[in-house]
Amino acid sequence: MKKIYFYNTLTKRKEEFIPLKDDTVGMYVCGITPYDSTHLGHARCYVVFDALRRFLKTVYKVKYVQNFTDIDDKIIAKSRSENVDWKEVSSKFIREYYRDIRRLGVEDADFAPKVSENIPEVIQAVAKLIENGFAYVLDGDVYYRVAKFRNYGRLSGRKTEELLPGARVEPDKRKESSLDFALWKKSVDDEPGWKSPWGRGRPGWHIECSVMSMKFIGETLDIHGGGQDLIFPHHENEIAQSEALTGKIFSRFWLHNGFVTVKNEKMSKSLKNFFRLADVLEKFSPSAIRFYLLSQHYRKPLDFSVSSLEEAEKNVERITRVLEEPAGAVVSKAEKDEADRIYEDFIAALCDDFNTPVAYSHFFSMLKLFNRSRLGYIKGRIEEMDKILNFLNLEKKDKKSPLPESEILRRINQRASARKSGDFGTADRIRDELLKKGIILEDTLRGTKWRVK
RNA sequence: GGUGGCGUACCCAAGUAGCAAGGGAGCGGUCUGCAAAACCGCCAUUCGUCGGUGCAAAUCCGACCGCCACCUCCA
Repeated sequence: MKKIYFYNTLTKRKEEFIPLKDDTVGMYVCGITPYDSTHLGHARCYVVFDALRRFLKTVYKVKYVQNFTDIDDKIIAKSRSENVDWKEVSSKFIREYYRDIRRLGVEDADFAPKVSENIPEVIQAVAKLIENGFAYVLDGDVYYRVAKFRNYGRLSGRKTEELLPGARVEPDKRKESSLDFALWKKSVDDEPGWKSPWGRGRPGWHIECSVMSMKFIGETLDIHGGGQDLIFPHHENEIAQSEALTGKIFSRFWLHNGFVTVKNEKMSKSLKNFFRLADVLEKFSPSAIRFYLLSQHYRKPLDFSVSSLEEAEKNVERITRVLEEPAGAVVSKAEKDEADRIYEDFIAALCDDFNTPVAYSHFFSMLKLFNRSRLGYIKGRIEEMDKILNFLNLEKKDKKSPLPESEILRRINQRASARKSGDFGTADRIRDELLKKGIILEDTLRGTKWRVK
């Protein structure tokens, strides 16, 4: 078995990955806050970690947890502006998330907990942090005492002294330090809230991930993943909370994916340059979108453009077309060896910090090998690769034929007769006519095939 | 201002010391009546610029130029 290496944000280098518990990987990925539509940036994160999960599954069992932060200030704000219950807001966007992300071949998490359904556990954790001196109550709010946690800033490479003066947010004068963050927020008026020892309130932003990952996986995770924008403060704060609670390492590996960018700028609300996944799905096939999202190394930025999606669409079409060819059963040792070698290279690329671009290059080598030999064994190897990449079996571009099939077949028959009698002028005219209407004809050994342009 | 990252062919993109993967586009060939598809071949003496270290650098060091991200909600 090949050794697996991942770049660990915590140590800032590649490290060999071995799960804590012999054969099972505990993996937690920060899910969405369902206050708005899923966009391409989210899609990248979840497709990347889905592929990673599938890759790990070739060697280990994987317990994959991805949460929904379904109570939060942005959700409250949305519920006010839309004049609906906060629960309606979050459930609507959770539904949308599943509807769209599943089309990209993302398997549901083993556990997909919602904060609102884990309030007792949150309260318990907050109470314990107060008890051991890592948190303090301030008029219904509870804050984490950052100064008490020695390793604060290790993940994001920041020092607390540097963070203090640079804080651009208006400091809350009541807090002991501007770095202290809310574990529990007091709810006033009609804000949603739950009864707690500190009064009616709701969880602060970071506590849910600490609580739910530990509940479903355990005190120490093998892998914690998410977008690079979560490194600070979200993941830094998760570490502070969790390790203050357990005294154990919270996550052994921290994996962060790069942003989806538009003209090299991060996709974000304020720049109004974000693309809803649902909208992208209108224009491009799920298969091509997934192919595209995995085409770049996960830690690098991925620039979104129409032409890059079009290229992906073209690639997926070509791959599909090639794999539709019938495959023979007899395989020589030389061919089998070559296919096995390419497959090993493919896996080796993924073992090296999940290098999907290099894995793709081996995928194409295998495709070429299949095209030369047309062997079922090699096709099987390709399908095995796709157990990880998982774009082959997704919906392809829906190409509606501009003409009824019977009409196309009638013209093909006419052309066949013309060709038989050597009337190539007529044959070519028929082919050109169909091409103008968007039908491509291809003469093969097994007769004439047609497809939509 | 602090911290981190990036700059490789027409485009996308691997590679972090030993003669520059892969995909798209383009060009030539094979096949075909001709095409298409597929296959074969070609396509960066060069890796932002300038210096330095090394037998050897896209890869290490230094300076400079350009771009981006985080430090504030964010996948």
